[in-house]
Amino acid sequence: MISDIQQIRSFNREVTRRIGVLHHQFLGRNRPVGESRLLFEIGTVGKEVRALRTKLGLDSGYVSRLLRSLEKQGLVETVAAPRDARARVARLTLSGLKERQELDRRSDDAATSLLTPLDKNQRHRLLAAMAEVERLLGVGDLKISKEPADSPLANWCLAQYYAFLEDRFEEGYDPAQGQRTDSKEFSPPEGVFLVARRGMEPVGCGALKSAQPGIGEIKRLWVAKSTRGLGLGQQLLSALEKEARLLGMSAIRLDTNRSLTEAKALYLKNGYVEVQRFNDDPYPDFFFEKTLT
Amino acid sequence: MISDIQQIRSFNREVTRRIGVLHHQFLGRNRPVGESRLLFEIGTVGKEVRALRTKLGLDSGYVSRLLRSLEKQGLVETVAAPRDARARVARLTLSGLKERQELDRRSDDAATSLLTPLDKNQRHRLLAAMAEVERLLGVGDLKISKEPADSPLANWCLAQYYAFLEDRFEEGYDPAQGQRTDSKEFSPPEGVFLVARRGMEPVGCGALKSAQPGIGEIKRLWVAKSTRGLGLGQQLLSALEKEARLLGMSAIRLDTNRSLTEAKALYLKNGYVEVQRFNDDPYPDFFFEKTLT
DNA sequence: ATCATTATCTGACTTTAGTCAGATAAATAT
DNA sequence: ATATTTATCTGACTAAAGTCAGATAATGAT
Repeated sequence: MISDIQQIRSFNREVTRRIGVLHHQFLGRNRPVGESRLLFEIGTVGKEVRALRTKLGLDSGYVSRLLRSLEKQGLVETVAAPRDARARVARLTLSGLKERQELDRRSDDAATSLLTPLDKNQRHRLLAAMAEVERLLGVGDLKISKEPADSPLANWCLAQYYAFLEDRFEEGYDPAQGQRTDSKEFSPPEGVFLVARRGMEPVGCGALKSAQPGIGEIKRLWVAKSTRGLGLGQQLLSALEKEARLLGMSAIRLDTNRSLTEAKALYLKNGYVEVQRFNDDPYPDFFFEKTLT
Repeated sequence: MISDIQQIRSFNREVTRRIGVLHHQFLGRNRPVGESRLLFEIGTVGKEVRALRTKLGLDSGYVSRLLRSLEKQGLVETVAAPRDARARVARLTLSGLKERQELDRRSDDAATSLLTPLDKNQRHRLLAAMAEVERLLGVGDLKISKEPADSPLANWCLAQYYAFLEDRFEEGYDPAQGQRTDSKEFSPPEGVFLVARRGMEPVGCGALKSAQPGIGEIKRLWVAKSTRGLGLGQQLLSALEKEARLLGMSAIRLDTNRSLTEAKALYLKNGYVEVQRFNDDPYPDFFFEKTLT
């Protein structure tokens, strides 16, 4: 029987080898990898040089030299950044865009070539397994942190949350119909707003407010589709309960819609018990409460 | 909805990036990658330089130089090959072995570090998904070819096949008890022996012999555990039927044990129909025949 | 106005990863 | 015995990838 560690090492070896070969075959035509990476990273609308540097993790001098080389090839032009004339923005020229498109096309071809030997069922299995590996490898850098409840990040998460509800609720969802909450209620010292990130990307959120003295209420618990099944909902819930304890709350209540079966299961698993309806919000069907110990 | 190609590209990007970082953190301490690869490939018992060259796909001069560098560091020594004084064998010295062990340990640590953020269930899912990806990516280089039925390769496959039967049959399996077949029967012009490989590694086999004039018999159909679920059994069966047609056979018969449910399903799916027992071999429970068109 | 900081660029350098054309010596074929 | 082939090595070369120490110019802080 192959051990867990052997399985991982074998995966690492085989998969990187295979993808490396693929990359070489399809992309490694004539341009050094550094230049191709840069061409890609600049994107269709251009990007500041400092952004390129941090994103690719390269030395400033090195990036500069790569840009000069791409400029000489007529693929890139750099102009001063609009607000800060020290910084520069690199943009693709017309032929740079064409070149990037070509790289993009080849990258697609490389991806396609992995599917061609497979039948329909096998393709489906491969894609599912790839998604699973990618998701699970991402668990390591899930981080939960407090954010100002009125920050662009928090608002972005809320927009995702509302879109999700709109999609999931049989009756649709209109934020204006729901119970209105001022972002101040989710701010210290009354409450808190947590955002979960994978790397830089926000993938979940949750908010705590004070419902009555000593009783907290959890709202806006959202987990991005790409991150479901990784226990992030549980992590957020635990983190919110911890915050509630720190705020001296002795109980937490929350409500949920009948369509959100995973959420209901999560609450039950965490010792929440069903109670009488405690608001007249039209969306929730179930009301829960838990005493914090 | 993320497209298939986007999913694959995202997988390629994320997984290679992540494994690359890991590799760098754990292994990329102070030695160039080329030297580490060589250190690894030499193995604990030493290896001929030409083998190193072909295995790693490197230029002869380059390998030579890498070996000199490792020699200077006291990690490797080269001696003339026992039978051919032109060739040389590279062997690890004591400190070379230690160094390799250290690399091995770090590689294990790197693998382990992927598992640590996961709970038991997630670990299981990650490992399963990795195995699935690895297997399915390997489908592309499955190759079936004729082999001499008495070659070491064929015998290796047969040994695997017998071990599999021993493991699978309720009553165990002893090759000496089964119907005896001379390897000549599986050789042209009477029959054929096919071996399936993934890359270099043999992962399946199947044999065809002449049972009666114009009637072929398929024996020794084996698919390695690591390759099951990829349709290799089907490929081997189709290839054997094709060979039978080329040999002018008008029908094929075969037998199988009740424990080999996948095999039975495969035969039924391919139009084989159950017939009367046609031998007194103690192992088979079912007997099939198919008319070739 | 002055000073420190930030963003980029340039020149000079290094290491890594190779390639290629012989040179050398042993083995094999004739 | 001689010629050819094979396996390795050495010297001379190149390209890619990156590092580091200033130089320069714009910005922000005091």
